[in-house]
Amino acid sequence: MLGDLDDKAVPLADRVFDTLLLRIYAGELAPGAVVNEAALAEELQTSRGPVREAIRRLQGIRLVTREPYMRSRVLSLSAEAARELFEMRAALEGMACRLAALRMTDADIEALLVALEGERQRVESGAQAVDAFDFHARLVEGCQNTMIHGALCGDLYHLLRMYRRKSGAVPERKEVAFDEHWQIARALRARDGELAESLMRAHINRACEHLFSQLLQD
Amino acid sequence: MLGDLDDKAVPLADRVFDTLLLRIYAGELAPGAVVNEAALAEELQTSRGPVREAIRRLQGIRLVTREPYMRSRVLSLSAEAARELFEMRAALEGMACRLAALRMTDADIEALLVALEGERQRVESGAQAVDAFDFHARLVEGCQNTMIHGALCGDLYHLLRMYRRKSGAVPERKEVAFDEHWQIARALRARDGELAESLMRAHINRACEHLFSQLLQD
DNA sequence: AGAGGGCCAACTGTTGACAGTTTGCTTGGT
DNA sequence: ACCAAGCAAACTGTCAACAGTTGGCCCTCT
Repeated sequence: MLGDLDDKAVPLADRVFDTLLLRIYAGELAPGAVVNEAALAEELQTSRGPVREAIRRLQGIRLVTREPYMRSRVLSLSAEAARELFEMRAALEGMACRLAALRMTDADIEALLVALEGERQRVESGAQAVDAFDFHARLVEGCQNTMIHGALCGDLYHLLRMYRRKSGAVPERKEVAFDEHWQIARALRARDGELAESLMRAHINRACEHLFSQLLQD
Repeated sequence: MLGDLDDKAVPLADRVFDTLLLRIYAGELAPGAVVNEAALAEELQTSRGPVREAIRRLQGIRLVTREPYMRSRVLSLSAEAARELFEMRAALEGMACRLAALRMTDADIEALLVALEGERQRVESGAQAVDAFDFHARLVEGCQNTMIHGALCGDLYHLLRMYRRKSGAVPERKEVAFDEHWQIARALRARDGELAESLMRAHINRACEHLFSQLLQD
């Protein structure tokens, strides 16, 4: 636990933060569960200081709720919050897409297309997902806006991941998603920011609806 | 200092956080200035714990930069960061506008129009700005997305405010801004989310350009 | 038996001391 | 005079004990 190697110059608080993040992802700290400073400190063999700091950072990214003197709890997921999350993601990733169409270099766009083609072959050959290639991440980097990048790959990503976990794997959407990615990439190559943005929004909306159909099955 | 009333059940860390925020706004903690835990603790007559926590929260909202074991500094403002900030704001507030056009009640929209009319009369009669009425805040609430609301009225608002301070007051844009607000309100009444979004984006872009023209004058 | 109030345990907030790291200054060499 | 290595002061990270608050349990009263 807690990344056993005794790396120095890496504050304990940071390692505790990573540990708790992983536990939330893994479901060990399930949504709604109370987060107890003292208990975690003893379990991770550290004092309450670093644990407290890690919890506060989790509260900062909205993965944990807090009120003074009250027990903190892991965020419990609701359909309403999911709707809000996807709306915000559509806004930011749509804009990122629009900007990327203006700012990515020709070489970057070509590389993206090549990677997409490789992905297609992998999907068709039935090999399982290789998440090393992440279309969305590449695109968000291409927009050259570190603020939007930070929001999408930081806070929003963590939240999204909790919902993904709740709804389980979503393999059957792979081919559909691929087509949509391909359309977006073509809009990028055409330098059509307007089109790229609306395609990305539609893509995210469909992903949202798909997630909801999964959630409502329980 | 530090909100002298001895309110109980209000953690010291929270009060220190507010104090530091005010000092950053007031320019006492200028951009680029180092933030010293021990010095602040002594000055605010508390221990380093709460000060440390407050600084970490400021780091969470990107108002203070940090690296382990290195001195924290108040964010220094750059034109590049301003561009990113306005791009992100355009994305979120544009989306908020689109959603508000769909979700605000007729009564809310009417109230907004009435408030705008009052604002117009105040502007025409030469009275100084009464910020009690904030068009943008009302609109963002109208979108009924607490996540977008939180981002715009939280993190982004704090950052924006630092730039406003740097460029000083911007009185001469008041009338222009009013016209643009009026156009947006009409799009809301027509329930035209598409139009409302693009008008809001244009509005924000103009505000951004105006800010840049001020910044480049130094 | 049910409702209300007061006590106790558990937890969060705060503190001051101690340990590890960085940074700027000093000192010696070239 | 300039540069580099090393030293010391200042600062950040960590810890364990103490103080204040909340929530649940039990007891009492109706």
